Amino acid sequence: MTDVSITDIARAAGVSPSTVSRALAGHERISAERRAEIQALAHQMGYRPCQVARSLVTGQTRTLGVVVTDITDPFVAEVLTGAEVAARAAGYTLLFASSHRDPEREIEAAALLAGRQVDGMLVISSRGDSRYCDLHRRNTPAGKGLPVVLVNNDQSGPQVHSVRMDNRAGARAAVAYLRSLGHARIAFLAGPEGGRSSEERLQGCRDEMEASGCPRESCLVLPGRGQLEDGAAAVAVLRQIAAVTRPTAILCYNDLAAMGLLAAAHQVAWQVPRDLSIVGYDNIPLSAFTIPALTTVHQPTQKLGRLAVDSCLAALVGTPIPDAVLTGELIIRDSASAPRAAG
Amino acid sequence: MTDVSITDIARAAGVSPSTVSRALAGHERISAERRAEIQALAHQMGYRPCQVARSLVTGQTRTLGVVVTDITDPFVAEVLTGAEVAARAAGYTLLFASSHRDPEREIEAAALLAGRQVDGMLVISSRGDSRYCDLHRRNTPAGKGLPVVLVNNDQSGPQVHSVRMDNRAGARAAVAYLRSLGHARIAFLAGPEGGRSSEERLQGCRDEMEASGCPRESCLVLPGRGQLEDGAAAVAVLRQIAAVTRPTAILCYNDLAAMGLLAAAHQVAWQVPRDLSIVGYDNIPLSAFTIPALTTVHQPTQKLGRLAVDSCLAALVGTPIPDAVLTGELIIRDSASAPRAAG
DNA sequence: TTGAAAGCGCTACCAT
DNA sequence: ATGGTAGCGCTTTCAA
Repeated sequence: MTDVSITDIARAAGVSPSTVSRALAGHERISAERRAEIQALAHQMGYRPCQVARSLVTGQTRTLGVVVTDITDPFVAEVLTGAEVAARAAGYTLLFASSHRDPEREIEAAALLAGRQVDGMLVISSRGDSRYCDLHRRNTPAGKGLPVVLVNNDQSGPQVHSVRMDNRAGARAAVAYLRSLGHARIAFLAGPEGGRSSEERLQGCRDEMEASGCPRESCLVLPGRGQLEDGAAAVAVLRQIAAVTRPTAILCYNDLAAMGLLAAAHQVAWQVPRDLSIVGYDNIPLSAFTIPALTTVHQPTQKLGRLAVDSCLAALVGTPIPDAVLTGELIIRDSASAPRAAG
Repeated sequence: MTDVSITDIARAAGVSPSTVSRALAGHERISAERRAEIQALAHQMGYRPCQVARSLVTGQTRTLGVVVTDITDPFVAEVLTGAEVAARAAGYTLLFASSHRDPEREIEAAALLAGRQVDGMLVISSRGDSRYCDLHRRNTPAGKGLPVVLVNNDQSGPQVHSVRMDNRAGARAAVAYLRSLGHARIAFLAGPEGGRSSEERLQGCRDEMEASGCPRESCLVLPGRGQLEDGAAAVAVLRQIAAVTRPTAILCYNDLAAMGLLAAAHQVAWQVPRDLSIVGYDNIPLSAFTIPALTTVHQPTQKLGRLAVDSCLAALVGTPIPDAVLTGELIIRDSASAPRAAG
């Protein structure tokens, strides 16, 4: 498999393969000179260890599986970026698979990666159900089961860890801001159904509505999937509502939906924020460049990815760390203002 | 490594491991009943082949390495999506690494993946130099060298294939359109230095300027890196130019830069397209949702990814296919119009 | 049609 | 400090 193997080096150096292995690993006690000599020789011969053979004997591939819903989603891409950096720093490589937003294919992808003997698995923005529990029972070096860490979907369980945001608090902060601006009728443009984060953000909306003296259910919920296209449908619904009862502000599931909404509002000549205040979620890089710039809830996405890897690696060595819950932060830009006519 | 091995099944079935291997592979001549019996047993015992062991003996991992400049770039994400689908369909999995836009780290990442015994390698939007030629010499099952395919950077060479766009034609089409609108002073907001595609697009600009009767060098080149932030710098430069000589239209290296430019123009109260016409490149999903919607050169991104995988796989089996060159298509939306005052 | 045996490249244990 | 040897799980000759 490799052009030059440990045996070749052994022959060339006149020592045994075991010695070469040790010299290269620096592992065992071996004379400094021998080690240097062998290492030099290996380098000179262009030796590259065969990870496959190594994995076979050590029982670990130093590979983490990562299944994403859709890498085209900026949020996902950012999380993956963070994960890649952390994994690489720890000597792990990422095996990548996408579910293309289909829960069935998500499970399928996870199973595929598990079959590839990954040492652990990350699922970014999981939509999947508890079937992950099957995965964790798979073999691992120490027979501990495959560690699985879910980002933004806490189906916690044995060997299934999670790293997530405090969605409820994030949404509350956004709504509190909108309330402080004077908005009384606030809508929530929802994310994918069954998604935990959308559910939690809606709860946060309602919590804050209630806390600020509005009926808990006064928050109009518009269906969506967290995509650019959601905006047009939302505006269509909104237009059917008489202006006096129409929401004056919308909290969107994510920045992508908010951007879609921005475009859709523009199409029907609604000025943002004058005619409609919009708040996004995620704070993707693009959100600072929309017109108007998006007020949004920042999520420490790269950190999320990093933490997911850390959590996975910790579980791997048998010292699992508690599930992390990060908090967001409202970034105030220009897409939300006081409603045109108070009320 | 796996909880149930081929030997376990053999024992349970009272046959030899070789028989089990054959039954499972369907490979050799084996009695239909035995095969069914063994397959059922394997399934029932929850057998999962150990890919690592298999790879060690077959000499192939059925894994493709993919190194990207930055997965956060929508163009890259789309190409990767296409590649993932194609790879998966062919029974390959993707090992992922990012260069984070650093040429040094790109080579490093490629070497890392090569060390992981990938069967082939894709580089999306390579910035790297000809050192890829070192990679191709690495071992492979048939000793043919590691097939490398570069997307959007044709450092062609032995075993280094490429799949790319006809950048020159794409840029020409954009400039021809701008010229037809009446623009005489057209600028090009460049992409990353050393990037082949930026270079080619600039050539296309100049070709078309010349072909349409303007001096070849009349195309003002603004520096950029293909990122959102490029816009602000470009506007700063533009503002220093007297209005009468200032370019009335800009072709951007990509949609991201165009979006940044849109925002920067808005900041200084330039109306697009009235005061400045902007044309993007890539036709990322977002480009249809900007305000105004971006006129841009469409690139069949997912197809690019698919082709890259096909090309890699073809090289793998020893029947390399010719490097693909796809053509783009101008998508006319609302960010470009006739210049305000003809001139 | 099936089994025995070798070996992929490496690590790790047991000698020395 | 170094060498011999076994074996990771699988595929693949070669025999029977």
